[in-house]
Amino acid sequence: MIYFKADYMQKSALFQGLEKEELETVRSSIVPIVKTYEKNEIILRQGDVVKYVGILLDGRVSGLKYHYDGSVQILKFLNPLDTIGLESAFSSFHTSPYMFIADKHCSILCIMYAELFTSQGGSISCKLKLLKNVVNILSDENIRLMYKIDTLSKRTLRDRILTYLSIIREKRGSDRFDIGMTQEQFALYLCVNRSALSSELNKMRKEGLIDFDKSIYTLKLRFGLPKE
Amino acid sequence: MIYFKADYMQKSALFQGLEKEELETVRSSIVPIVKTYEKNEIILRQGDVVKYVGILLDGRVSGLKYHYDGSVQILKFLNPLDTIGLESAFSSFHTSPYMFIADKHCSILCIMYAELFTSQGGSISCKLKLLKNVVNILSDENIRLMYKIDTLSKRTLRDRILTYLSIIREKRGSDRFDIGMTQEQFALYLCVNRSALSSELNKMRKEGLIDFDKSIYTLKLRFGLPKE
DNA sequence: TAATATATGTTGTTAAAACAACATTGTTAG
DNA sequence: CTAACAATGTTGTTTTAACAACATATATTA
Repeated sequence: MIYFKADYMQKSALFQGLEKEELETVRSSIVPIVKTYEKNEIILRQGDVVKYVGILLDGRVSGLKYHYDGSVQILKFLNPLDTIGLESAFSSFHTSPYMFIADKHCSILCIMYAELFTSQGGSISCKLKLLKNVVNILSDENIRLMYKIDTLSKRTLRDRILTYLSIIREKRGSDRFDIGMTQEQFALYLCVNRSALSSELNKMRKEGLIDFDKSIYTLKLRFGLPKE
Repeated sequence: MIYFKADYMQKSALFQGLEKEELETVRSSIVPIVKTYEKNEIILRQGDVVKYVGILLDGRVSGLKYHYDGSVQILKFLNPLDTIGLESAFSSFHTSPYMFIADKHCSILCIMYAELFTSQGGSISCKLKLLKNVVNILSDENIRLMYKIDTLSKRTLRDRILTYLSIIREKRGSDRFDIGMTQEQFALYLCVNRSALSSELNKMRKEGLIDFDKSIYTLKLRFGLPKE
């Protein structure tokens, strides 16, 4: 309860744009629960029925996908104020398409999503705002997924790397940025072999295309990707 | 105008659930335009600002993506009553992430999406219904994109093929289904070389894993994908 | 139905990444 | 500070798909 502070919640994509009074009404018609997770603890499993929308208050969460053959794919990272499981809550299956794992100690505010919209309480204009926020979150998610598809559609390792880094550069508006992943995680995200990634990155560094240190990368290419 | 028939429109994902009177109200507060396109005509270009939401009345549309190097990716096919450009209309950029091309002669009902929600007219409950429909459409789009990512995340051609076919089988609930693509289009979708796809498909047929004729495929594997 | 275009199949060669195995560096906790 | 672990770098071998070039089959239409 203590975590449901209006001024903080207003910063989350789910509640942004709501007036303090509206947030109060929402708060009074739901029963928010704060759950905490230790590092590496599983928050949601693939296929789990999702009845709660989560808002990450603190920590970091990875969204992973496990395949039949044991391979793993990294889909996204969540940071404070991001929502968890929204896309599942509104999908026709109501089940989680990926597994969520706590990267470090996390606290998550959980809201039964049914309460959000079926609750008589809140004004209808408040519901409208909430729904529009959901639409925006889903649109953003869509864009993120399309970026990933753009990356994976590239055949060569180098193209995948450059495509991914270009997208991040565009997002951040800077040639130097933190991708927030170790090489190992980066390899999972790109769906490539870890050691192959390492050697390609070093090759590209030698050629002066990029530079990197830990998870901080510098993209030196100026005008799009190289023509073949 | 003639195309805006309530009983037909109610079948579209955007308008489903609306009562006839509600649809009437919507219709009266918007100016729907029907545009027609010849085969191979461009409907939207990448980066175009999207002000209209389209509903495909007749024909078939491909959603493609062109890359800097000239390569093309197939993202989706649209069939009658599918919406066009909805995901762009609600994204923060309001621009189309892909190019839409008419696969054959098409007619499309275009609605300025601003009119849909800013129009004073319609009851607010009608707006709520519309927004919920948008949420559902975006959720479905999300799932489609995740399927594609699942497919592309596979390293080998065979795994990509099997992943894709398994997803379609699940969707259709049958081992035999029409994927609605030529091998050439299938290769674009899978982001692989056309002739490599052809030879892998034939290899798999010889091994009894699948069968296919034109765009109709039979998946003979029963229990998931083969363990390595 | 012949002629053309489009789609699919086949082969050999080349390029690229996976993979395994190990070396090196960096980080963390007792 | 050092042992243990985690992350990154490096090499050689094997697997796989791209690619080019051509053959065959299937549609389309004049």
